[in-house]
Amino acid sequence: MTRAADRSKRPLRTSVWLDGRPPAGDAPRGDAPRGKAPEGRAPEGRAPAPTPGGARRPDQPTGLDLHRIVTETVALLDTDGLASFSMRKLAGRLGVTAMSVYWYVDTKDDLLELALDEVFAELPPNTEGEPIEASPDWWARLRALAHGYRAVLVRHPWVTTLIGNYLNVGPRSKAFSLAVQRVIRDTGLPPERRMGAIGATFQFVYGFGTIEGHFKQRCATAGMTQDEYYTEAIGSIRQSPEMAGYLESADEILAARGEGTVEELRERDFEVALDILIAGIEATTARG
Amino acid sequence: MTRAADRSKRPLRTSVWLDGRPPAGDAPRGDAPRGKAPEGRAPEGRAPAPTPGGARRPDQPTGLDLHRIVTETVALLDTDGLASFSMRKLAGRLGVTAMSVYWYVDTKDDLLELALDEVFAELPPNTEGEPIEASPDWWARLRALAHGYRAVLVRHPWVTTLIGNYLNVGPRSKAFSLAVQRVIRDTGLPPERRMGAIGATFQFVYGFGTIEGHFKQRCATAGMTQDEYYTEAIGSIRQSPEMAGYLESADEILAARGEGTVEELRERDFEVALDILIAGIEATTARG
DNA sequence: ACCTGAACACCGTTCAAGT
DNA sequence: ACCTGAACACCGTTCAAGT
Repeated sequence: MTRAADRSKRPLRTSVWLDGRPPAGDAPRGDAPRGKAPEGRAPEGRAPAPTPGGARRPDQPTGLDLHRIVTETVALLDTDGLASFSMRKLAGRLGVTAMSVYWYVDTKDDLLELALDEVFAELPPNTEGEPIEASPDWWARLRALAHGYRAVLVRHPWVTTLIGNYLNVGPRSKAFSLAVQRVIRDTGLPPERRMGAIGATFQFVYGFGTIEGHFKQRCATAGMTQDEYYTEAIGSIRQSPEMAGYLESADEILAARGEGTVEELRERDFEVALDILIAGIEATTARG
Repeated sequence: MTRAADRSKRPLRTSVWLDGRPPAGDAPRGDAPRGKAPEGRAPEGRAPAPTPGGARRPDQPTGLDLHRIVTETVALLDTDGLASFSMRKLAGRLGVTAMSVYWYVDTKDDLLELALDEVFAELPPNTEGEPIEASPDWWARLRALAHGYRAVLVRHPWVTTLIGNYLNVGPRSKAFSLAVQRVIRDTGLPPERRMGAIGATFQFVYGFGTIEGHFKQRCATAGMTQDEYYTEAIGSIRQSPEMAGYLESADEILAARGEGTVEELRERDFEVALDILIAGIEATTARG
């Protein structure tokens, strides 16, 4: 019998988080290996209170841990990608049977959702020592949040794929959302336009980070630098007859972007886009 | 022996399109069932010229077709989603064995890439009777392109997932890219800022369409309307103790958006975002 | 409370064989 | 030229059982 409380009576599960799961100790330290919360449905079915106080029991055979599982999941996703991630592979890395993991997690999807939120801890509002709230200029804070978000997406290319599938509402992604809402409020935009502004800015970053992250990963698995891959790809396109006329138009833009590595060019494009967004918010605020 | 020309000598395959595949007759009509091109590598290995002229041979046992395969793939992806799509299921729908499909297609990934480009035919520059080029105002055309792109992403939620994984360069997505480049050129932005502007606009639409499409799909599989699902989800969040303070801040924005269904609200947000982007492009142009 | 092993119902893809 | 069937090496997950 697994811990899978009552999977049958769960017709509409939108997220691990909306089903009574505790925020995993609020910090990803190696605390109590407590598995999942009793689903908060019927307190009568509760077990004898597992390890009161939440202290780590040292006499455990495998030393398995929700936190250890999530951490290893993130590591595996980073190196091998989402497509090749499997419960069996993960279990192998953890030195246990595939089914051991299922004691701590209901499904693979739930585990991925946990990994997703874990990674949001790297974002500006959560990182220590960087009080971006300190800056009085909203545009400086907006830029900081955008750069932080982008960095996460690029570091973990699987994140964008997952965000689309689980509309994430874990504790850490929540913190980020709140920081975003505060910045947008400080722009002076009237409330009815704030949602649109949030979308324009962070959906852009999401899209940008998606392309960038997947490109980076592709280069890595091909064993090439980004510049090598880029020139190789351009070469391929140039040889294919159907693609004539495409580069003809694109070349103009590419040439105008001037000197620099692929990464430098992309950096500039990102800044330009942020300039446009900030200018647009300013213009729309003044107008309203 | 399958048609898989020389899969072993293909270490860096970025795309079906960059490997000599013909544009499938340029239009997805039921033309010659020709499978894949001979990979354009060594013309000596060519078969006796398959059905000269490209006319459809009526004596075929199953009537299988690259076009029929791609069309059915799109249909299946639309109804069941990317996660549950399988070659075996597809074959079943087509009334053939799983392996029959592999005569026309090298891998599942290649097939998905073909489906991806197929769907770009629904976009403005390809659709007939809508000469968006006619409008002299760049912002009107930009809005049209943005709306068209968004519509595709919402109609086919699997598209955003795939675009991230295969940086798509099929003939139809190429047509869309060209239309985008033309609009941005007409904004009067200096060339070195155009790439940033393209990103700001269409990465935003990509992100927006991703969330919207997946949300719609989620509602559909749950058998609820978008409004039902929305209020249900809000209710779940409100009950969870960790989420207090989240809605507190979000409520302000939600309330300010005023009356309307979820879809109407989203529509307004999208327009506001486009307003911001267009205003930003204008401001940046004037400034430069 | 935590972990295992065997089993089920799936995958994508290869290969040899049919017509 | 086109299609099949069996087989291989995988999946996620259930279930009954161990300690």
